[in-house]
Amino acid sequence: MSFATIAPITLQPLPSRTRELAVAPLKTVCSSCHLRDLCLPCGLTGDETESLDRLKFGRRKIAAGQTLYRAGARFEFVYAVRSGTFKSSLLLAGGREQVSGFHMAGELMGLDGVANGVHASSATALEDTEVCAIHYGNLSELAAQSGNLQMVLARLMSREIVREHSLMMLLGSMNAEERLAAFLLNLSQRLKARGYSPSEFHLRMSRAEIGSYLGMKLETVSRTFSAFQQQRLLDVDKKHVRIIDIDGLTRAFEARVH
Amino acid sequence: MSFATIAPITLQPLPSRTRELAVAPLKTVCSSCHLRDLCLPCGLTGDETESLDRLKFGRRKIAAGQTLYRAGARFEFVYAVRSGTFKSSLLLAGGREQVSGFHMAGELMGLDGVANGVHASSATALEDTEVCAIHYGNLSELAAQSGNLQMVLARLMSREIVREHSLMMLLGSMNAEERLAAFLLNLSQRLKARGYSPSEFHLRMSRAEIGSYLGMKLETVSRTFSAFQQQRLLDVDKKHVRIIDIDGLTRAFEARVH
DNA sequence: CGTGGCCTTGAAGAATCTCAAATAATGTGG
DNA sequence: CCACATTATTTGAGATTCTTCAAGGCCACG
Repeated sequence: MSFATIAPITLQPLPSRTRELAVAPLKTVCSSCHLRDLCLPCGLTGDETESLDRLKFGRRKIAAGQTLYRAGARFEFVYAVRSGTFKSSLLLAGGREQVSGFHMAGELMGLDGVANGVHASSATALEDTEVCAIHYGNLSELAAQSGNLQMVLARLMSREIVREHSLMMLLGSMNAEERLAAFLLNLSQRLKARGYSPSEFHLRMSRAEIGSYLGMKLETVSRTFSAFQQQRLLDVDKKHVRIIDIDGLTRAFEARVH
Repeated sequence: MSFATIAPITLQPLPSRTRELAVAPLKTVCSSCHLRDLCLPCGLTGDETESLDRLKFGRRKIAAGQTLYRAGARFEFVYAVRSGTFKSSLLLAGGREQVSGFHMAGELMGLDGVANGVHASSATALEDTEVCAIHYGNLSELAAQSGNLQMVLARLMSREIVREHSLMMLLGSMNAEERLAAFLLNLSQRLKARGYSPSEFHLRMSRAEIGSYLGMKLETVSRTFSAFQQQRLLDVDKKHVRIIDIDGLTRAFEARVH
């Protein structure tokens, strides 16, 4: 849904080798991207953003259910989501998976691979998606020349750390209702930042995936949705959610009081 | 305990302004630090490590129970633990705290402040400690000149992300015994890497702090310790732990099978 | 129109939490 | 140096939350 593609795309599984022929209007560049304020260029000056354009990102489409990269694979690219939704997950002993995050347009994936040169998690498309593949080596080379880009990169990584902090807090100290409320409010916020309705949306992930992410069983997720519906906080119908009482939901989330 | 101080130390609450007078043998430099293989210089060449020496770290002692920085305070320094143990924590609504990590010699604290220029968590000394205060602005300036240092920094941040990934996995999918086993094994490993006994050590943190970190109540931590003792996996006496059967403990941790 | 996947709901069971009390360890002030 | 206050830990018993197991409904798809 909402494939705001700017131009026809050719599949480019690896870094683009297309030398710019003529005035190719199809190139993927940051400076004219509609996501530039959410994505990598956020906080850069116009000039610096244009320097990003030199990186010539490869663009890839990933169909629903396909994986973009797997844990253990060599780390070479970070990926910026152009459209659609991804989940990140780790594989646990026993074949089960632990979902560690959901990613939407403008968000960067794969930074956990920098640590060891190997992806620490897998990324799977939850719907048909499109990403920019950014060669990390080239990116950090460019960063070495631009102090500002270096800073932006450092901030993005740090933000990831902070994000996980709050998730830990969630997992470490909240009950089922608080967890689901926090999840929905976070989703709502991010959708709003992208110009979508913050109060009515489609969940791209299954109950089991939400449960894995929030540290609860899928049945508990389902029951908690039903409970919220009975409390008239929201309407749920399968994957369709409409938040009726955002303040009430916020209170449910803040029920961290004694 | 084990304050392996190399030289007398003067308290330096803020970045050192001491110009090197004569051949001051007291300066804190990375190149001759006994922690250099665990800490920031890990992975750098000798030359690069010496370039770190130019940063002239301030050195600070923090007494047990004192905080090094608080969540919300302006972010200016990252800190390398020289000796002793810290906890990082977030303050939750209702005045309770969520412990998000424990840090020992050679580990870097404060990188979560890069995201917003403000510390996202607080750091509190669990015993008398000593740290190097590293001015982040200077550090990243230096990194801009040395591609390798830039890489090391990026790796350190990424490692933090990976660390939190596995903590999420722990919180999201393990029961009390698995959590405590994972915690003890991790501690054991880190102590070993620092030349201490991996099988016998003093816990620097309280049951409540362990519980907060692992997402369980202090009574459950205590009961789980007792359970391990009954299973003859370890001996516990208050804060003193002796691991008897590390394989058994590892199995308890891997009990993630169906 | 049948099949499989996903979701919901119920009921029983298990794990963890809460409350409570006893003990041990630690620090304080006289 | 002792009596007392305070804090940390352990353990028990009952309450609560969440999970497990099971069954049934809905929907998309072939």
